[in-house]
Amino acid sequence: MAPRRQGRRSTTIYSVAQLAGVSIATVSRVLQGTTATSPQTRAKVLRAVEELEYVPLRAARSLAVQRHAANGLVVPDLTGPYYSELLMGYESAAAEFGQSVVIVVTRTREDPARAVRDLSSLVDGLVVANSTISDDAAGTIGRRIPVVLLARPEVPGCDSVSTENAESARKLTEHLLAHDRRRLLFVGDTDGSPDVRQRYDGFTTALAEADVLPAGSAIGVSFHEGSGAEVVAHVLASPHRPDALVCANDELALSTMKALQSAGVKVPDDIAIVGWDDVMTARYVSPGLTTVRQPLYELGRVAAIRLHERISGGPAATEPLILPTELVLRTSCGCPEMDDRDVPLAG
Amino acid sequence: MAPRRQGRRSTTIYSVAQLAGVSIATVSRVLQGTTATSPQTRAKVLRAVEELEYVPLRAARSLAVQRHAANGLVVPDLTGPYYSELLMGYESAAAEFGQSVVIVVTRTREDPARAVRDLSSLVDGLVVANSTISDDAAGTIGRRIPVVLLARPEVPGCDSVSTENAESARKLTEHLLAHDRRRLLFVGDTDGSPDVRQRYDGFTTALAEADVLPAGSAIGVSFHEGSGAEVVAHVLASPHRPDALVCANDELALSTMKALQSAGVKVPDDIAIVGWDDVMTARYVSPGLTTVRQPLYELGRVAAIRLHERISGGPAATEPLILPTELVLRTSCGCPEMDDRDVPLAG
DNA sequence: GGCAGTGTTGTAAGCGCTTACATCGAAGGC
DNA sequence: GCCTTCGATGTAAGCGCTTACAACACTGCC
Repeated sequence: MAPRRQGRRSTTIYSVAQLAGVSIATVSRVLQGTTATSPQTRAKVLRAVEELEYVPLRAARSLAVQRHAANGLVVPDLTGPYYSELLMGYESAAAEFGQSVVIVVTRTREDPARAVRDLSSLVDGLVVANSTISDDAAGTIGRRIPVVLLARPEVPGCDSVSTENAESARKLTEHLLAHDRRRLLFVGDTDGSPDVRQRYDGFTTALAEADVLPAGSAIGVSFHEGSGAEVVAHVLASPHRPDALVCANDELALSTMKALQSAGVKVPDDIAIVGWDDVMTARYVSPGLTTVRQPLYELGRVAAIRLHERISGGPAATEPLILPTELVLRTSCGCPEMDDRDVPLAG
Repeated sequence: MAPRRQGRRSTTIYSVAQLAGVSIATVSRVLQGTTATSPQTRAKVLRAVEELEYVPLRAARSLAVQRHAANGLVVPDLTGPYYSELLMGYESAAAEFGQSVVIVVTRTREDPARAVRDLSSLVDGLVVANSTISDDAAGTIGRRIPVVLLARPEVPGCDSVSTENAESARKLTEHLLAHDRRRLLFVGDTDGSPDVRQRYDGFTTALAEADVLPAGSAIGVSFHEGSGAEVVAHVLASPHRPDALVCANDELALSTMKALQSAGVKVPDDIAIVGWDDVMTARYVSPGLTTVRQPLYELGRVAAIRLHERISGGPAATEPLILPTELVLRTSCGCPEMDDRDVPLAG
């Protein structure tokens, strides 16, 4: 029996064993429930655990069993509902598997790749979202532990899950065409994120199929609120003013809509506007914002589940998992006022 | 030298040492930079680290140094901007201290106290928010590791940080009185959360000072969207219809406002409405929602900083730290249309 | 030339747990 | 009554790190 220095951490498995009058192995066994133990022993141990308020040190357990019961989620940001809902779904599923979740937000980091690398030795696997670290960095980590990519292009060796984009963009665009809009413009930075790129592709596909030319090249503004003014300046200066804007997300759509309205432009009469995400504000503004709802909570859950399968030794990625989205038609697209309608889209 | 079983985790400090032709102690030293090492040795080790893509196992380090370089954040929920902003602030500060953050969401747990207890052996300290676990549970954990309470009443042995509530509630109420409102009603569950309680107290204080009676007892609806209809039913059924509603948060205020408007009630002419949080929607609706902005990002940062001080051996709580809030006057209170104005409040 | 001082590296113990293996009674078969 | 079997428990090795301590080679000093 190794001698134990007293004093550092007060209660360890040794103190419990001593108080219960058994060996540490027995304590471990009743706590893990892996091996049968006699009821009397069990009772003694549990009483000691109770009395000492013992909770096993997870680092020690990790070291011994070579597993961490924790996994990581890497996101660029947490502003807006996108990632918070995702995180909630993720956390709920992880909790069901008894996994703790450690989160890293990359936008505020000076060296995201390093942060994720450090994280990787603390967890059994991790989910990395769009716009966080490079494919290379993700791939490197994917060689050591299971990695699930979220809403980003595939990398060999990593699983991936995402929501459907191109198809919903096509439907949305067709919907605007059905409202007799012919001068459509895409608003959003197509280089900034693969999501936006896919939406843009769906947009151009729909236009091409209808033999309509876009009302100009996509406006490459960034995602968030505050870009609206910029968009409006561009739109109003345009010689051939568009009659419909397809915005890469709701924040952008909403701020653009507000700026347009301030400039005296009527939405949707003069210009229709649509977005992505179905944020809370979308149903409170007037006109209500037509948008695409993504199952973010579900996406988080699915990512956690997929990751857990991999951690438990399941086979690597077969196909990327793509969740369906749904159109939410309100009035900013030109539809008449009525209760919210949801049009499910095939995934 | 202990014999090492090959094969589990491929690259450990042993493999690096072997490849570099030095002892593991030396590897550790160059990686930690704690002790001087000769430049040649240093170079050899770093080359080996590079080549093997070695990243030290944190569980092993934790065990050796008795620290985890991780801390926990316990929140009830992540819907709405409140906790996501908080989390961002928290994470950013924690990152600066080189701490990983592990998060647990209690609302979806069957046994929150247990989840937090398990967490407690994985981290150096934790921040626990309102409406998550009991004061008792928090206190128990606070005896083992540093605990910072967030937006909740003090518990002996724990630090606490929060935002100012009663004072802003008073100002907000006085503002409504200044608009000649005399039949004011508080909307929100005063038993559900200490925050709401404090707001209610500020509300009643202001009324008492002005010698005005509330237009009824507080309506105890829950926090989130969807309670609006309930509120409106109550309000319209009231014999003495209120002319101002002070809602416990913006979600509640917004859904109530929308429901009122659908019922043909004019806001703010017939009834003024105010809320708390300054969510995004508050500035997009019409009329714009008058509300109280809380420095959530900052609150998260402060919590992380306070926790870190405690972890690094700083002294325990002296006074709870209370961050100031500010009134954001828009038009739902009866103010005339104009640019957003912010009225700072003393903390 | 011997010796203290200095700077670098190795040795080995220990962090708190799990678990293969050994041990030990008691039970049961003959 | 002896030997096997089996269930419960103890023993000790090991998980991958850090770090006190020892060892060693120089350097420069008297």
